[in-house]
Formats: sequence, structure tokens, C-alpha cells
Amino acid sequence: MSTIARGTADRILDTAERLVQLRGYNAFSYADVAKAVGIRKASLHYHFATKGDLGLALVTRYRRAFVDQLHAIESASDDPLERLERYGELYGSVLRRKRMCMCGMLATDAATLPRAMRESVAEFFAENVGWLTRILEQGRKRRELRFAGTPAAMATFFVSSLEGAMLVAYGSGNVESFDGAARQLLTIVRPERAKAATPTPRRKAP
Amino acid sequence: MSTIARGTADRILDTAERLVQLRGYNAFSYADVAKAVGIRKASLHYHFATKGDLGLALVTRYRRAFVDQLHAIESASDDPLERLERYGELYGSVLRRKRMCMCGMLATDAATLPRAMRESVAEFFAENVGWLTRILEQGRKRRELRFAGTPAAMATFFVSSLEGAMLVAYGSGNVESFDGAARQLLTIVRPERAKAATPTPRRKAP
DNA sequence: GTCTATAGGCAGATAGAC
DNA sequence: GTCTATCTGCCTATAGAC
Repeated sequence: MSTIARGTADRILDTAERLVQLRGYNAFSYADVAKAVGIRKASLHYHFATKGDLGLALVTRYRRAFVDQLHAIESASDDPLERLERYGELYGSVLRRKRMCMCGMLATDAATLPRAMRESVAEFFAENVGWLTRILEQGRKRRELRFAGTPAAMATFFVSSLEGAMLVAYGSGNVESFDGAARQLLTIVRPERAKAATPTPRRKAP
Repeated sequence: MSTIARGTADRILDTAERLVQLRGYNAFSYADVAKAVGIRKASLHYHFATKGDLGLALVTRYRRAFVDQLHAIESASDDPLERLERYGELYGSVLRRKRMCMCGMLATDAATLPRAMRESVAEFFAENVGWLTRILEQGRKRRELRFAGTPAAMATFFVSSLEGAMLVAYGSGNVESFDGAARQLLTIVRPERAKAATPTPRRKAP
């Protein structure tokens, strides 16, 4: 995958994605992207006419990639708790690359975004809540998960807590705090809920 | 208090605070503030020489106000659970004014902030975690709160979840989702939690 | 598809009059 | 303390050559 030559548009998206995740929508420029990609500012406009077009393409691609990873999680495991663990690990892996979730980042920029971008960011959260709701519903039915309230409410709480854990970890430069928060989060849906928070025994895939 | 005439510096801070909470540090300008306050850009520089100076003053003032509110909560109630409810309501009241937490907002801007600002934002989170740790510790000791893990870990989770609930609500324009998340959060520290029909607790090996 | 050149505007910041 | 005037630099975006 990484050895395949990619088109200019893809390289632009990769670079812009990184910059948005690091600095936010209003703190990256065509000049930044052009420099990193190795072409001129004007050439960027050939691929993405306006910054809004580029931004929308970024969110669209990010959402698609995220949805793909959700499907991958369902393929990899049938156990609700393990699926939730892997879901949290999606966020963790972003943070370990020293980035913030793109849509969490754009959420704070919402007031300054073109309408289409803002709506797509909202859809990202809705998509995640929808997926989690299904997993939680199924897990409760099978008695492999236990939690208070509706699956939808718990799903919203899940997304919120992971986004917040990333936000605080990113903003305070304290990456470890994310892992602790993610662990707490899993504790509250574990059926055998223990008094002491012990690290989760993680099954490794062969 | 609201009838007292305030100095220019205070009015600048009020306006800049609102703009940062709405749009972020990189999406407000001296021109915006000057227009709203009713003076010229150049006059702002008399009060705050650079944007970084203004930003640092904003965070400092915000932190002080927040700490004051924490003290007010301790004065208003002796009950740990009620204190936590009121703590959540601090966040809720910001969101109901259609704003994002200033430090949550600045957390996403971290990579672009002057060092002093970035450190002060990190201190905001640390202060909150510190206060919550005390409340949680005391509540557990008195058996009026119940939760897994250390008080410090739970405190970090608390701040993360509330910040994240604000972030998602703000970014998706769905303010109601915050209240649901805040309610879920309180559920997990309530001592009388869920003794409903649970499957036989199977203890996993650590 | 990529380039040079440039338009037109806004950014943060300063000098100096009043 | 607030003003006018101005500087320098960066921003998004476009025109037109190659």
C-alpha cells in the first residue's frame, strides 16, 4: 500500500489531512500544503478549486476510511466487548500518531466552516453513534454487555468520551491520560464490573 | 455586578473570550474585537501588546473564574454526588450560552499557540482533575460514590467526558446530546447503581 | 497539470499626533 | 488612551503561458 505511487490529488489530501489534524482548519494554508507536496500554490487550485472544496473532500475521505474500519472491526471479532475495545483503539492509534481526530478538530471550527463541511462533520458523529448503538444493543441482548440507559444514549456517551479523552490528551500533551480514560470507559459496559480497575487482558489475533 | 461600568481592558477580554469560545484562537482577529468593542485596532495594542498577550490573559482569567466556581460548589453543597452534578452543570451552562469551553477550544489549537498559553491550557485541565480527584476520594471514603479505578483516573475520565460531550454537541449542533452524556456520567459514580438481573459474574484471570 | 505573476484583502503590529 | 496612517507579510483565488 505505502509503496504504490499515488496521484497528486491523493498526496494533497494526505498532507492537508495531517495539517488539519495537527492545527485545525483555520491554521493551515494552501502555501503549507504546496510546500509539503512540492508543487506551487496555484497548482492546488487545479485539483481543489477552493479551500472549502478541499475541506469537504477531506471530511468525506476521512468518514469513508472510518466506516471501512468499523466494518473491519465487525469482521475481525464477534465479541461485543472486544469490538468496543478495538473501537477505542481506533482513536488511540490516531493519538499515537500525535494527531487529533479530524472531526473533533473540525467540531471546534464549526462556526467558521462552509455549511457542507459542517454537516459532514455532524454526520461523522451520527455515523459513529449509529454503529455503536447496534453493537451495544446486540451486546446487551446477549448479556455480554451491561450498562444503564438506552443503547443510543450509551453510544453518544461513548463517542463523546473518546473524543474528549483525545482532546484533553492532545491539548495537555499528556497522551497517557487517553489510555486511562479509554480503560474507564470499557469498565462501565463490562458485565462483570469489578471494584478495581484492572488492565484489560487483550486477546491477540494470530 | 452587571450594572457596574467596566474598564476597556475588561470589555476587550469579554469580547475576545466570546470570539475564542465561538471560533477558536486562529479565527478571531484584532479587527473583530475592535469592531465589537467600538474602538480601533491600534488601541487594542495599548491594552494587550500582542495577540499572544491577549490570549494568555484570556486563559488566565478563564481559569481563575473556573476555580472560583469550584469553590462556590463546595460552599453550596456537602454532598459529593450533588457536587459532581453541579460540576457537570458548569459545562452545561457554557454550552447553553452556545459556546464551547474555552480551554477545550484552545486544546485543538495547541500546536499553534505560544508556549505560555499552551501550558496554561494544560494547567486548566490539571486543576480540574485535581479538584475532582479530591471530591471523588472523599465521596468514595464516605461511601456516597462508587466507581472503578483510582480517584485520579476517574477524575481524568470525568473531565474528558464532559469536554468531549461539549465538543460533539457543539460540533454537531445537537445540544441535547450533552445532557444525555452528562447524565450517563453521573450514573457511573452513583452508589445505588444497577443491581438488576446480571449474568453470573465470571471473573477473568488478570 | 504545473508554472509565473499578480490581484485584492486581511492579518498582526508600530509610529507618532492629539 | 485613543486616534490616523502605514508597514510587512500572508491569505485565497485567478489569468494566462507552457
